[in-house]
Amino acid sequence: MLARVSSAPTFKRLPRAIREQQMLDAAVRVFSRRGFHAASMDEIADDAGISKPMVYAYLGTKEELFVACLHREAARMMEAIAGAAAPDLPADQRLWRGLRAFFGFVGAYRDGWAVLYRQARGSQPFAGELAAMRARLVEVVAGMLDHALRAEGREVAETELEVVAYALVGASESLGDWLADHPDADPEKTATRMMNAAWLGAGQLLRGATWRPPAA
Amino acid sequence: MLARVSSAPTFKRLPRAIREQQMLDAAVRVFSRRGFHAASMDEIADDAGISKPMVYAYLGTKEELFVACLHREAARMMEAIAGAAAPDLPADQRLWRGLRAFFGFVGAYRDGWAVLYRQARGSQPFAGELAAMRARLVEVVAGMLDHALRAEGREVAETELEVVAYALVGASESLGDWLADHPDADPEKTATRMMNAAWLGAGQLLRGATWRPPAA
DNA sequence: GCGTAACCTTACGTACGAGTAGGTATGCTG
DNA sequence: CAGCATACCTACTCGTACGTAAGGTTACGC
Repeated sequence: MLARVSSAPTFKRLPRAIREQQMLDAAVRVFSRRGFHAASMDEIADDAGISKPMVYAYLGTKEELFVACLHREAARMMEAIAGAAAPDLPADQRLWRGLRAFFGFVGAYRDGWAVLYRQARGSQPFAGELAAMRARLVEVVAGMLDHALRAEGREVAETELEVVAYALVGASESLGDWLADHPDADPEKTATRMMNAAWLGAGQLLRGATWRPPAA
Repeated sequence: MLARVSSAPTFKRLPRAIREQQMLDAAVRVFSRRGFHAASMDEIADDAGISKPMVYAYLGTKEELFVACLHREAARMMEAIAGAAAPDLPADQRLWRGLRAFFGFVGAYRDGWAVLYRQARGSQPFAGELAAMRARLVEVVAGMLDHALRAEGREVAETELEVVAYALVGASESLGDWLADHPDADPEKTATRMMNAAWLGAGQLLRGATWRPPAA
């Protein structure tokens, strides 16, 4: 029986590499609009125009599939940022280009990035992956700041540097979330605003200005 | 039969109001260590030292229970912050006290706050609740900044103010996450660092200093 | 001292979704 | 054009956990 009755164009067979990408695309879409748990493998398969066992054959279990999504998106993002912020530029330019690339990425892959990212924070199995990725980012930013300060002849304790870098990355992530939630907002403008706050604030801070808590 | 054999103290019957609080306590614990979906109503009931139908009778379905948790924690947090940042203090004091209260709260209710908060971002049903709560916070912070600037005779467009406020709130949330992940970190110190970045950076920014993107 | 209401229980129905078994078609290599 | 590996399918098993039915027990008013 096996209804091959459909008048629809009997879908072509595709090589594994391509189908895998299609599946990942579908998985990102579904994970992002449903959340990890509410997403069903059936829906993902359906969305990819394929049947469920294929997904299992190529990408493995649901968790493995999610991790694969995470890795692909993370790699894309890191590539975009690293590619934009060439190390031979002056520091403010590097930070600016990096931020612009970051927000550009978030703007382009709105549902992709934002929700994957949001999802990954909650559930134990993926928190580690995310933490590693964030650590790499923090390191890069801290390197930028350090470079800039050395050029001015200043030096700052590593811990302090890292906290500031962490704050910058955190603020950017938050504005990334904000951007993903406001489809009509402009990534470029958002990047400019972030750059303002970052450069002015962190700049002052690392240059030695401090605010001290009152005695009370 | 109905094994009332346990040598444990036959648990006293308690009035509804108290049991509800115990259930909420348990729910927060379990949600925070398992995540919304992986948490089972059975485990929550067990953790509360009560049986499942009681939970349904008092707090309703799983989603309703989670929302109840969210509301209680949010209310506690807003109260802590608002109570600390009395409106008759000078602006920097208000911001400082607010931040200190915020990080103090996060530090005290580590698993409570952080994971509830992280959970709520992912799943559709709760995103709205969280957005509303954050909006209130942003409004408060924007009010503080506005107040401070008016005192100096300056005035800033409302949109701009809101974005800065959003960035501050976002950065604080991120550092809150960080704090929740580092059990040996000091809330007070974290608050000081945040205050430094916020006051110096935002202060400059709102006072008219700007960084402009290069032509290229 | 007794009923009524609120508290609390064990034990189930049921649905949904992860993962699999086993079989069919199609392109490539000789 | 044989045959083999790879792409692909339908249809199932089975565990898990939400939500509920129906009944037992303690406190409190009269």
